[in-house]
Amino acid sequence: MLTERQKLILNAIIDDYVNSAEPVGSRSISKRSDITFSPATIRNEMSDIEDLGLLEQPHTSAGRIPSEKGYRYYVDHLVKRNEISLQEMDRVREYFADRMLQAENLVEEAAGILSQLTKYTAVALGPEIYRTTMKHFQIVSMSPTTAVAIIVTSTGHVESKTVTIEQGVGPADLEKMVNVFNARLTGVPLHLLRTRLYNEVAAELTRHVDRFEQVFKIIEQALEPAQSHRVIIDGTTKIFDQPEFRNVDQAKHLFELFGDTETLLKLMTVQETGVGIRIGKETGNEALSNCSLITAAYTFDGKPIGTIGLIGPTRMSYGRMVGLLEFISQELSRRMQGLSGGS
Amino acid sequence: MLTERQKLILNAIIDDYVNSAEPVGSRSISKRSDITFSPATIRNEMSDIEDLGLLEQPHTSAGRIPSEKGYRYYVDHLVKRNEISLQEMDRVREYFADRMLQAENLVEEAAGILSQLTKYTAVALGPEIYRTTMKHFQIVSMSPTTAVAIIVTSTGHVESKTVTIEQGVGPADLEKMVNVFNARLTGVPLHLLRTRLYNEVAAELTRHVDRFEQVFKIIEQALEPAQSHRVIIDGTTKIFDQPEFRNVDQAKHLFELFGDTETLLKLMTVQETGVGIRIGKETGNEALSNCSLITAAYTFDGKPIGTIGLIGPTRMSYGRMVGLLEFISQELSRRMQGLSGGS
DNA sequence: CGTTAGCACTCACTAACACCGAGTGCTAAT
DNA sequence: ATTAGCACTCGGTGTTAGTGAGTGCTAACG
Repeated sequence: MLTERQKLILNAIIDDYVNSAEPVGSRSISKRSDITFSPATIRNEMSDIEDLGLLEQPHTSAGRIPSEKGYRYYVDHLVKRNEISLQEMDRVREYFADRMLQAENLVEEAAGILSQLTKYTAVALGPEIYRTTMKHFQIVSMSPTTAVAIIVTSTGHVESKTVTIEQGVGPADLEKMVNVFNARLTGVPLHLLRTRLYNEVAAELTRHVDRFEQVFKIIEQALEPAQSHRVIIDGTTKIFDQPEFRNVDQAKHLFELFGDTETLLKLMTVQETGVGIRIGKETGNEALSNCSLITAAYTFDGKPIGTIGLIGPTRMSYGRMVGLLEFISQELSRRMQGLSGGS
Repeated sequence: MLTERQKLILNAIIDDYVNSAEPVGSRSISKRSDITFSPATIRNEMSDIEDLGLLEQPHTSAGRIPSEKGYRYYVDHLVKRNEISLQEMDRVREYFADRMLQAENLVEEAAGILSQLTKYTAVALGPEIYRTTMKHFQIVSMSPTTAVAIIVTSTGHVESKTVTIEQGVGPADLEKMVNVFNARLTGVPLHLLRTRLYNEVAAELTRHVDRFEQVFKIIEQALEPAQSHRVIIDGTTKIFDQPEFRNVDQAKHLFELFGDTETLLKLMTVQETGVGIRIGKETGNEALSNCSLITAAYTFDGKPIGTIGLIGPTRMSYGRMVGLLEFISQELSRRMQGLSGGS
């Protein structure tokens, strides 16, 4: 446990370092208005805080920088959130209000404004498909052996997949299948489609359709993409402005991550509904070793349906970021609700 | 006009420089097996070639590097294309054969293999929508005031757009509109949809639908995305491996370009059907000042329907790249044809 | 006894300098 | 016309000394 004075000093060091990106010395801390004691005292305290693992020294005769553990302590005990200004809140609201948005774009726009306001990279997961429902199913045949299957979701998202049709399945079979599918499964959450299909609709389908197995295979194919999230990313090039990423190799690793939707998806998939902060190694990803990941879920009908978040250097202004992300995710949820005419 | 010997020397310098990325000196040229004369002679010749603007000297006591004009001369007069190996041809064919591909993915995969084989960034324009036809039109209503309009194209591409529906337009109107649209405009090239709609279908629509103007507005909205190309980009992070882009600021500009589909679209839209090479400033884009852009159109029924290309440093192996791109674009055209059951 | 002033010490960073070597341009010999 | 020889250029590297921000320790102080 830190003493009050140690907390004050740690707070001051992080505050300084976040702005300057330079190791912080005892003298510059002592000049702050909220610090009343001398550099020597600060040095002693800094040494103690370093022993606790919250600070690091790049080399003997340099100032201190916060360690990942230090940031963690700061985030858990010291940060005052909601430093978000009224102007920024207005800007976000205006941004959203400015355009007639469809649910799909809404998340993109949210990522856009988030990245603009923070100067960091914004990542978002589209409305989680497992929690949205099927609105319409359609098959458009392209050739005797191929067709395009289309699923429209309750959020206005359209998923399409080219499917192959086995021999012997005719247009009549397809039409019946589509009819039954629409009649019985509209409004069913996407992730339940497959089970519901087997349990409730299979019987009826067999009655109407000759080649049930083949038709079923087509549906299986069609459902495939519907299960994938949509990963949105914005402001990727902003990381080049951060001094810690002037090193090309580090930047390269980050950009490889930015292009890897698979991994981003895993990183962004979070259970908790509040704002979550992962610092450096806590992200579990090598490429993010000098980065922090802040995420927030957005909701629909009170249930989380997607995630929006930020990737920035560990040296970031957590208070502001958390406040901003909290606000934007709330605003996003609200707009989402408004759009889809939810309860 | 260059003498034969000057051509030989220019060719040698470019060959060397492409591999080493270092200014090439007279001595290293003289060591090549195809060069029979002494460094001093080479120096004299180099000086002459420099006067013609085909070579540059980073500083007085350094070797020569090719200028953009030098590369242009090389490409126009010296390069021997089709250095592509049989193994590579096989690899491309295997890659394509390995998967059951739909038209949409085909181009993506082509960009993927191109980037893999070249270690440069591959860019492609999806099957050009102006040259593909409408296969199916559909409207799925989401709420009283919104709906999702879906257009399936002859290449299996699905475009969707959320449209707003003005008051007074009912489901019956929409259904009639969709029916007329499908009945009369299936098979029409996308870029002609709007005109054909006005000229041929408008009359019939007015007869069936009460609120023609409103319905028309919906169609206008729906056609919007159908006119946009799909820009595919792959291997973006590969540029970090090129020594000329170890400089973060240059890399930043390039990445900004990579994210700007608008500009990429313009860059990639080319008329000629063969392989086109633009070197440095010839691209007309600031961010590509040290880059070359090589493009090739791919065809369907003999007509160009899209473009595939490469972005790499001006210092690239043009012979190989041209051969490879020629081959891949041909292969892509062939597969495209095979898939869609074209003539 | 906690706090602080004083001081020796550390170490990254920078400038100045010499040196090396790859490469040129010129001249004179072949 | 070609080439060997040579003085010269200049970026890159390694050395050295100086600077300054910062530390840790010790001793004095209230």
